Amino acid sequence: MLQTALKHHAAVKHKPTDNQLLNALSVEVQQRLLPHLELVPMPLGKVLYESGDVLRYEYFPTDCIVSLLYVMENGSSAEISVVGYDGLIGVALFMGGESTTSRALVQSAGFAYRLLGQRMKDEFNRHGELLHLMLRYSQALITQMAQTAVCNRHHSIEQQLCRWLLLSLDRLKGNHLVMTQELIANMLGVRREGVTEAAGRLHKQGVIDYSRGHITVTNREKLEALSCECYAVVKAETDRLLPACNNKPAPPKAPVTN
Amino acid sequence: MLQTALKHHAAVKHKPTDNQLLNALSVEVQQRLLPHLELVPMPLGKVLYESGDVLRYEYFPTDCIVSLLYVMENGSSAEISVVGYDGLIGVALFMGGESTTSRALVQSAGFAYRLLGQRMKDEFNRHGELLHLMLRYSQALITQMAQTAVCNRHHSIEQQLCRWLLLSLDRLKGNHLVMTQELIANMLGVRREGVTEAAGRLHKQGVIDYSRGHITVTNREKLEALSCECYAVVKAETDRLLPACNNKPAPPKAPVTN
DNA sequence: TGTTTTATGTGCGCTAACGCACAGAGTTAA
DNA sequence: TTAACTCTGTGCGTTAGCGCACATAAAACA
Repeated sequence: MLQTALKHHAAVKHKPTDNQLLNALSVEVQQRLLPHLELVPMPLGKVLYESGDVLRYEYFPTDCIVSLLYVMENGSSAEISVVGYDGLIGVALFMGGESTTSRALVQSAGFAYRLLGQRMKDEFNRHGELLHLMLRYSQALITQMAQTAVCNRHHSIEQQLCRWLLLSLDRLKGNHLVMTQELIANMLGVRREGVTEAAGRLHKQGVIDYSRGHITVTNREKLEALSCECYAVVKAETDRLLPACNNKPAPPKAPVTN
Repeated sequence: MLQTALKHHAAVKHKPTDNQLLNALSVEVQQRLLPHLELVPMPLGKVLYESGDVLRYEYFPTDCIVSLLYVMENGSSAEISVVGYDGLIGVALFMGGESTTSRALVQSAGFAYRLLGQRMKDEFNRHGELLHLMLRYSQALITQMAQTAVCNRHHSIEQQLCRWLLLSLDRLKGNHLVMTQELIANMLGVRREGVTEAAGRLHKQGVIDYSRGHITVTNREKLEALSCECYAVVKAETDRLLPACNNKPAPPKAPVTN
């Protein structure tokens, strides 16, 4: 009852076009969506979804703010981005990933319209296989970016170097890399000397060999152990989103190509 | 001639399906794309595009690595993500943004297949308005994430607090915010005391007033001046990608809804 | 061959941010 | 009015990373 009263009260001052995305749609599409949009309160601290949850709704804020943040294994966190009336929460739904590695938390109370994800997907599902594959890849890329942000905030140069080596090696299918410490420093956004020191420590521990622009990983297991969680998170999410790329003929459960 | 020899040599050992995304497509779609895929060398250090460039091609690496990195005004940089045979360079093209705020740099030499962007867009352009709007929004969100990563690496707590306040206020259409320093610290991934000190300094400079969970911006201009470039970058890119959201009837040049 | 260039190693002082501890000050509830 | 709780202010020792300067070593070149 309170709920209903609330909604009624809110309804008089909220309308879907308060959200910029809904407002940007043609009247035709707006009309099609309108019956499926439901105004819901967004109280401070509400968690729209946790890392790994399968999303059910798209949320279009009218006057609330929602933070996307990544929560680390030790509990500390970092905001990855912030969404208000300018956007929506739940890109993973139409991207095809169904879930993300982040948490969505209401940071400033207000209202939002929500739309059943299936409705949004119906709009998209007529479309091509290429599109859906590209969207899933984009989500994997987004995950990598988000994790980079987290890593920059919380982890040591040595940990980041480990992550970086692993990500690079995965893309070279080997254990050898042609790359100077100077360039790595540029990539990580740190001092060259910092990379030198970290590389020296890794060498002492028997994890890598290197000399003038060449790096060889001699103990990959240990490298993974010394890396922060960021590598594993990105790897797992990428594998989840794009699993069938090596054995395409029999794509597993997740409908990658559709 | 050298070029041709190179291609010939490469052609015998490279095939489009060396790229995971191309490999994941159905044979039917692969056949359709095949005539338009061109194998090109990717020498170390080659810049595929600079921040702001209009992209012309999608690149599908077979055995090279490409870094996406953001270059700051002072010239220092941070890698945002890394792409190899697992992905493609140029999501901004099919996302609809045409350009990004990052630079794409070949970090490990090799080859890639490229595809004229228009070809990819043709595949998508039959599809709906809703789709295209969502894709553009996703690109704006990606920009925000990328900038968060850069900001975490290079800027002081005070600068980040300024950025954060501005991003939040833009979504509240006001100059007042209900938020404790503790929560802000969680968002930024820093100590609460760090936020206290930064807020104190901002107050001394007459930029903000605050008390127990309330913050009011008294001098927005100065706040913007004290913020790092990250706020302006995100704002400009968001405005570019989603410009017509307020005055929809006459959408400007950039075809937001199409 | 010797000379230049480029990559790596190391030391040193400096600073921003951290972790911790605790003191006020405002707010809520008994 | 007290008491409990929450938010903010402040101090202090520690540390990771920075900026700079310079030494050494390997590769490229003339």
